[in-house]
Amino acid sequence: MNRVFQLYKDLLEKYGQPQWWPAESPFEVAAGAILTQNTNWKNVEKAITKLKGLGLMTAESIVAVDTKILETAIRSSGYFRQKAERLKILSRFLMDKYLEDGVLTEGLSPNQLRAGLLALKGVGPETADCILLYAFDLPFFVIDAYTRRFVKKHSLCAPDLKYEKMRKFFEINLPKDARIYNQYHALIIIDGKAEQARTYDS
DNA sequence: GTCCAGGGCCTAC
DNA sequence: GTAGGCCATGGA
Repeated sequence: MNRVFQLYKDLLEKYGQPQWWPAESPFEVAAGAILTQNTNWKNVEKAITKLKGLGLMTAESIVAVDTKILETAIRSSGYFRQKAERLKILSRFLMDKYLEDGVLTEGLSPNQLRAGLLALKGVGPETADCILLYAFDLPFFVIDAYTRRFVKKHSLCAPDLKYEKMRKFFEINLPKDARIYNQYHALIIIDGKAEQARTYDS
């Protein structure tokens, strides 16, 4: 067994089944993926709570709501003007192509869906893969700041590898299984946060 | 007061 | 294709 897969099993043994992305719906995952861009998750949670309080955790409501109101609701997540626009763009995309009665559906092939997401203003590779993996349950490995730190810590590959190359690195070393990608990435975050906590203590 | 967090866009070379 | 500036809040 290769080291990448072995590390996954080690983390699973150490932390158990992870529940990293606490979202009540696929749309909430998609919205969270935008809101968390270069931002602490704590600040995102506040924004999500406000959105829910205003009944704005659906694509339809976000498309319909006044931009100023949306901006105010998500202010705590930072970059609120950009993110309000990005939420509207993403919501419109999902509504037009992937939502039936508020539930995500799969029309196109996974790669076509990924290309569609990447074509949206405000959706880069990481945001796209978060949505694909955590909202659509499709096997795309997510590369983020935590993943790169993890790679560096364990000397798995060059930590500054380009996004697509690092994604492929993980995918060729793992069974093509969304459940495994999902859990692995979640465990990487959990392990990374545990590391941070230890640093603060010392 | 400074630094940074679960990125991505735009512009200039 | 890539380096640098920009977007903005809240917590340490």
